[in-house]
Amino acid sequence: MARADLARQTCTIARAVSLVGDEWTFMILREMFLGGRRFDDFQRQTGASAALLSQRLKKLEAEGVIRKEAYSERPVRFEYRMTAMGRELWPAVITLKQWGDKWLGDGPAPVEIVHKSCGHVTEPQMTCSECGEPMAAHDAEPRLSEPFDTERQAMRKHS
Amino acid sequence: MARADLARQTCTIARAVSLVGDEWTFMILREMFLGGRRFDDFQRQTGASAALLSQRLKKLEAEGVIRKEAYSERPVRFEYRMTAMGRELWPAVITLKQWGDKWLGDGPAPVEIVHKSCGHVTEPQMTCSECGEPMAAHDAEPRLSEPFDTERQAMRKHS
DNA sequence: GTTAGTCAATTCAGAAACTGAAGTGACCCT
DNA sequence: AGGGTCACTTCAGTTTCTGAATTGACTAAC
Repeated sequence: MARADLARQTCTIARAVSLVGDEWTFMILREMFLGGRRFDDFQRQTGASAALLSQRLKKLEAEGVIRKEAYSERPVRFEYRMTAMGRELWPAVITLKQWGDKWLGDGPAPVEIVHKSCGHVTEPQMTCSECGEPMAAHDAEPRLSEPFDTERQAMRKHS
Repeated sequence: MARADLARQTCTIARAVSLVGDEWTFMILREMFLGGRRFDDFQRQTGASAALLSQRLKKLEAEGVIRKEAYSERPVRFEYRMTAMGRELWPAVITLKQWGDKWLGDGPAPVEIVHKSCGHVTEPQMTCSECGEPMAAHDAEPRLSEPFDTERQAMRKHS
């Protein structure tokens, strides 16, 4: 199966991954959450080649994750901003940051997050929407909802 | 800059991305959180080619994200399990799932998460570790900690 | 008013990564 | 002996990515 076919899967993780789950897209998202808006910012801060960047920005724009806006007429110049859809990728980026800080960092985290409304430096965490407690993998049981359950069972041979 | 160089950046997001931020690695992680353990599971459920899978599993093992364990002698057969490091990628996968469910799904989510300790179907959310309130991009202000701040300013030309 | 610079790209050749199909080796089962 | 399982490996062909050069519409400096 080619990478592009992930977008046509039923699984929404596969679809999300096909759209934003590659190295350079994550780097672009990181840069945008740090305030980057222009092609040049992305090039300098992410290290991606111009051709790659151009292709990814077009894709993200076409799918509604970012929006291209003129910030100057004469000469016409554009910058990229996140849409609501894009902004909601924040947890995905933060989550990778925290994991990276913990397991791949050497020393203090290079970036801290300040929670504007309470004013503190925070370590955002995943909590259960029902009981409010922090959640981790061992607390979670994934359950395939019908009709996906039966569909999947058919694909599995063992167990 | 080549993709491989991301691992050598100061930024821990870049390092995390270089290790787990590609399409097939996410698919493998998804499959593992759904209970998959064997090469064959990964092949069938993710659609990745055997060569790719083999390469990625080796990399994840070498970096400590997963561990290879014999589940049978005669013939010697192996399965893959997550290490503590790997299990902590759960929020990264869940976060993409939620985003995909909301923005890319058509109909109800194919997978639900049950919070074992409280028993409810849950929508895990990001909350502030200091005040406990849910957090989103607009509530967060990233702050480069020293000495990274000055290092970065030097790279930026405008602003 | 020519030259230099900025910004957002595009083009292109060579390099790297991925795909699909076939094959391998250790075993088990009939 | 023949077929099947599982976890891979090999390889040719295709796709994607990289790095460097170039473009075009301007502005700003000499």
